[in-house]
Amino acid sequence: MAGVKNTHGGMTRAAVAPTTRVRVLLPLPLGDAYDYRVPAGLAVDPGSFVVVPLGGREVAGVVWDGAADASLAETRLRDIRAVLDAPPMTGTLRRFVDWVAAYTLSPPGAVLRMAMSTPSALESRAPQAGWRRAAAPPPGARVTPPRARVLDLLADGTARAGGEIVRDAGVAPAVLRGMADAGLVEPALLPRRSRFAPPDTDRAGPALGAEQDIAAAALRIAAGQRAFGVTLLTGVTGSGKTEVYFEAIAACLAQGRQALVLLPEIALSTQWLDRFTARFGAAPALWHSELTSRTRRETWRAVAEGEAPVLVGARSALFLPFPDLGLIVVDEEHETAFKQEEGVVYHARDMAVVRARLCEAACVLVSATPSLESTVNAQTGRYAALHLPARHGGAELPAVEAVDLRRSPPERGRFLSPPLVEAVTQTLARGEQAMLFLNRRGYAPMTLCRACGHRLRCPNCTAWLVEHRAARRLQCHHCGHVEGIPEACPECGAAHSTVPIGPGVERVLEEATALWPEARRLVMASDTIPGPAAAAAAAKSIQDRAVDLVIGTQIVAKGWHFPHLTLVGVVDADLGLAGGDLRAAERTFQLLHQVAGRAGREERPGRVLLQSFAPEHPVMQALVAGDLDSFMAAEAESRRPGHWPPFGRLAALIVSAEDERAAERVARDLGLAAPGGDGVAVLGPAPAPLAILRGRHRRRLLLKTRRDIAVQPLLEAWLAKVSVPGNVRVQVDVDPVGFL
DNA sequence: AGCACGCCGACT
DNA sequence: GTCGGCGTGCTC
Repeated sequence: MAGVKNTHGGMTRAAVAPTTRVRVLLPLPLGDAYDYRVPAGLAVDPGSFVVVPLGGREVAGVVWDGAADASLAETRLRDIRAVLDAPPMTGTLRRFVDWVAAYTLSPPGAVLRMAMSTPSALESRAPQAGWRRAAAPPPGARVTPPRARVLDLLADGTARAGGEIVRDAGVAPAVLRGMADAGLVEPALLPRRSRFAPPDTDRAGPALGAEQDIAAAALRIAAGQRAFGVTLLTGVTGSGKTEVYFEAIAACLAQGRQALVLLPEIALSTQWLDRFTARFGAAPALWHSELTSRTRRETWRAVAEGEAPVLVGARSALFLPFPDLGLIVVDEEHETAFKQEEGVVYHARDMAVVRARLCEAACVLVSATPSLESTVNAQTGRYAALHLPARHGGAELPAVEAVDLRRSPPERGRFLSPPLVEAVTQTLARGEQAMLFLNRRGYAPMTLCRACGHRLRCPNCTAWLVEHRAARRLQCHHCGHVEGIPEACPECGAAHSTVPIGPGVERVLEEATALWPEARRLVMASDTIPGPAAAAAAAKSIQDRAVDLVIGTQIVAKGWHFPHLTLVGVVDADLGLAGGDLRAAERTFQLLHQVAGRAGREERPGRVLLQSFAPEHPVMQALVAGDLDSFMAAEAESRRPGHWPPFGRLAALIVSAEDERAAERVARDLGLAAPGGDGVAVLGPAPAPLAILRGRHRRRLLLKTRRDIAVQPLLEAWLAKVSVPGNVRVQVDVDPVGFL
């Protein structure tokens, strides 16, 4: 083609085809995809994983959809270096990345980073070499007895690793070598064995009751029809929700599609895994932050190649490269652990619904205490609803009573009231197990100087330092700051003047030790149960009745099955209700209901005592009456008139800076530029509840709109009006759940 | 996210 | 005189 003569004389340029340029999205917060030239001889499609130069380094990215930017000068383009040998990212995952980016107002590259969390998984896997029986063995090759054993082993024609052959046939390595030289065996690549055994869907699961059967049949249909739909599955603790949605998984697998189960705290879910294995005869693939890099790489790759039929994971599993996802289950869908608060701020439950829609999959949201959002969606018919009314196996729901701390106060300096002490004593005397729940780690949440009234504060946050007496130190639960317990007040210098104010689980343990010295006690808190192994060991010791009294923070609430536990005492039922949080009542109800559900799971009835200074509060009343429906209805009615979620939309802006004045200035500018109009309101700026966090001063603004108004365009226009200096950060949180 | 460039303190 | 702190800014 080069050197074609032109009638106008001279040489023209070669008749080049217009440069192939493509967009490549990189897993970096760059704002948008960059354009690259596709060199001759390289074939790429949208979804291809490629290596491209960026500045002075090479980065792996994904060929993205959409037209390249024609206005960008040709000279600025650089060549794609290589195409990686990994299954291309599917169109649905690419659309999901774009969708999440647009919804959360994050750069698409920041979202892509979550979908490329394991870069090493993109490297091509060098297939392992091994040996197989030669297709055409030379006639006359000697077959000695050891050689015969090797040939026997390879009789089925598949290749095996050399080491394995030597071991299983019981021959010396030299035998195999000799057979290779003689042409009896030939080198071959090993078939890749999947790490994940296929679940056996035909295996009989535990017998379900009539109601479970009906719900299971409905879910089997939903998960077996290759169409998007959301089902909210509700039912009290112990009503068999897990076994029911296992049937949805079976139906999904029968279609040859993959299933994803999201759990709020995968590290603490050993009991869940046992149930799964009991139903399907195989363990699912796991995904959480504590995987080793090798397991991570293998799991990511297995998912991408469709070799992991079922994966259970934390919220980040939502961004795994399933080629054909047919079902997403979000268990404990009301849990706030599904909300990611850092980096890309998203709610895994809501994004699960989106991903399911994009891949035409079924989505099942599961909870004993569903969020108001999901409840309303079920009532309006956006979601199908399935309810399991009874405890499976005939166990009764626990009887819940409130203890009015104004009428029955604990002794001075104590935290357990006489009725609760009496109930624990009786329970232990019957040889049954009791649990004391207090959602507060450490010994005391605050330390005060008796001499001058000084309170020990975190130097980096607006928070008290929490005494951890066992560890002999003071800790900030927000930034990790740790210091020793001072001998003298740091303010007035008075010696031995500090006193602990209020209880934490350690202090409840101290009281319990004095009250029930004979009882075998176990404290369960995130600092005493550091990982899955410790959680499994704790659960086992409770199940095996090696423990009489469990004292724990919210980790005891999480889905455990403790068959011999009959009494739950909630030390401070009012704890979550303080503060102006929109969802304080809902969350307190959910947590306490879940804790209460630990009691009386088998033949003996359970009893729950709630210590409260406000037993008349609707949350306590609803727990005592066991009336979730009216409580949720009342919650809904309290939010509807003000257009609070789920009847309106919220977005929060958190302005933070080390320099308080800089944060204040940006917050004020944002307040002045606030959008307005019909159905749009901006609250703030105000100091965030944690006004200083990790040494940064924080201001908060809240955008509230009617439900039919999209907040993203408003936010974009708003943020564009205000210039933000480099030392100030403005974090956008669409649909905030916490109010920190 | 990296990695550059760029402007002010304590050292061979 | 340099080595080096990490503050802005760019990467197709």
